[in-house]
Amino acid sequence: MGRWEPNARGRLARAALVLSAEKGYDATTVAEIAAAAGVTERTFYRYFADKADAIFPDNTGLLVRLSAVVTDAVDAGHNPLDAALTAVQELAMYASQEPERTRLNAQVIPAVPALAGRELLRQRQIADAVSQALSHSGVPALDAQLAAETALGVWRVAVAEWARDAQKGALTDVVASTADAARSQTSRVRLRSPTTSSDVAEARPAGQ
Amino acid sequence: MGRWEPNARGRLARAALVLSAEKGYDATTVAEIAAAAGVTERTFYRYFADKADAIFPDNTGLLVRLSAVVTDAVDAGHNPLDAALTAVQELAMYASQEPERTRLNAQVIPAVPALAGRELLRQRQIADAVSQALSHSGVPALDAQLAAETALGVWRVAVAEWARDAQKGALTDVVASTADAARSQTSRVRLRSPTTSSDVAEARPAGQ
DNA sequence: GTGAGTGATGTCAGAGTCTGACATCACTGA
DNA sequence: TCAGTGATGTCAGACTCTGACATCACTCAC
Repeated sequence: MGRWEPNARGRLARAALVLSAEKGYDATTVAEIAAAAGVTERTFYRYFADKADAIFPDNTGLLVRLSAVVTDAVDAGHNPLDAALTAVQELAMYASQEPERTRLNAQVIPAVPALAGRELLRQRQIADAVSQALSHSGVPALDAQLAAETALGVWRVAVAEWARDAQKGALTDVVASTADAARSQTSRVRLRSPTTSSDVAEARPAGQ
Repeated sequence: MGRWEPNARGRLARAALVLSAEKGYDATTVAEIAAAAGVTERTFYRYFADKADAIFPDNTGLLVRLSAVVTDAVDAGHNPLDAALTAVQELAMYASQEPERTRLNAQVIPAVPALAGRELLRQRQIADAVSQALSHSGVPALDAQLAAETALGVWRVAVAEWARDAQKGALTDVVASTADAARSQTSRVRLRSPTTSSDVAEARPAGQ
């Protein structure tokens, strides 16, 4: 064993989230978080750029993973929306690895504008990654953006529902059923395959 | 004339934006902004909740106006996307009333994550307002969301392009041509009217 | 006209965020 | 054994934001 307890970063992140859930993010000081983790305030800032940083999960590798999942889905013949939705399922699996943390995140973040804004920034990174992965797989840029935005909408709705109602079951299940609902609704207004109708004469093959 | 120069709020907002554009938002202190406006730091916080607040335009009335515009467009027979795009045009007209301010905003905000997050929060409010206006006009919820998100995407692209290239002309024109591009692209993948194709048998009438 | 509000601003103190500079000290490897 | 190394502590200070109280031109009864 070293000179200090290991995993100071993990203890700080956990303390930040638990204290923020208990008494509110704004009412929780960095000094308190540091004390709860058994370090000084200065050490907190060696692990996190700012207070908000301790609330958000580390995204290292996530975007790369999502891109890979989307690319695989397109290669497997899925249409853009379905491919984008596989990324959301992957996101759900990531979150499910730490359900308690995800639950606290969903409780703390929407209540604080500064954190909500940061979450939107994170979601935008995800949407951009998914959109670019689709584009690189041959999906036209606008279709790619639309699919990514739609998939992200599914994510927002699913997480909100899951966080609101503990009875809903696993996050991955809520995401799956939300995705199904989105698919069945968009299928009514979006083409799935080329037809002979003059209205859709320019439509491209779905798998392209 | 009163005891103090009138329009302290306006002077503060302008000083905040100009100084942030000159030397960077983070490097600009509230004390400097206040001094440039001829008031004290304390007075700054009587007009703005925080430093970032001075950078963003006042949205009072905007959301109401956008909702009205969207409702009118639907009543006039436009499809959901076109109706949502009228809101974006309205947004462009609002911004065009203060082109210099809009230009500085587009320069300062994306460069600072905290401001970018806040801008996304503002855009989400706009998207929600547009989406709800569409819903209240009879557009199915998911279609309404899709139209609102798409329209907002047009806004983001148009503003970025306008800010990047001063040659592009008026913001309203850039928005108009971007909207046209979006329309022509989405028309290829989205139904505009019912057909007899079995693929679209469930499609609802466009004006509903 | 005069005195009691009123409202925008100033002054002051202090908590909290974040950063730079330097000190400490268990551990590691030559 | 002794000079790094690296994670942490200590200290000072700039900056953000807030509460409490003071100031003072202006206004409105009386």
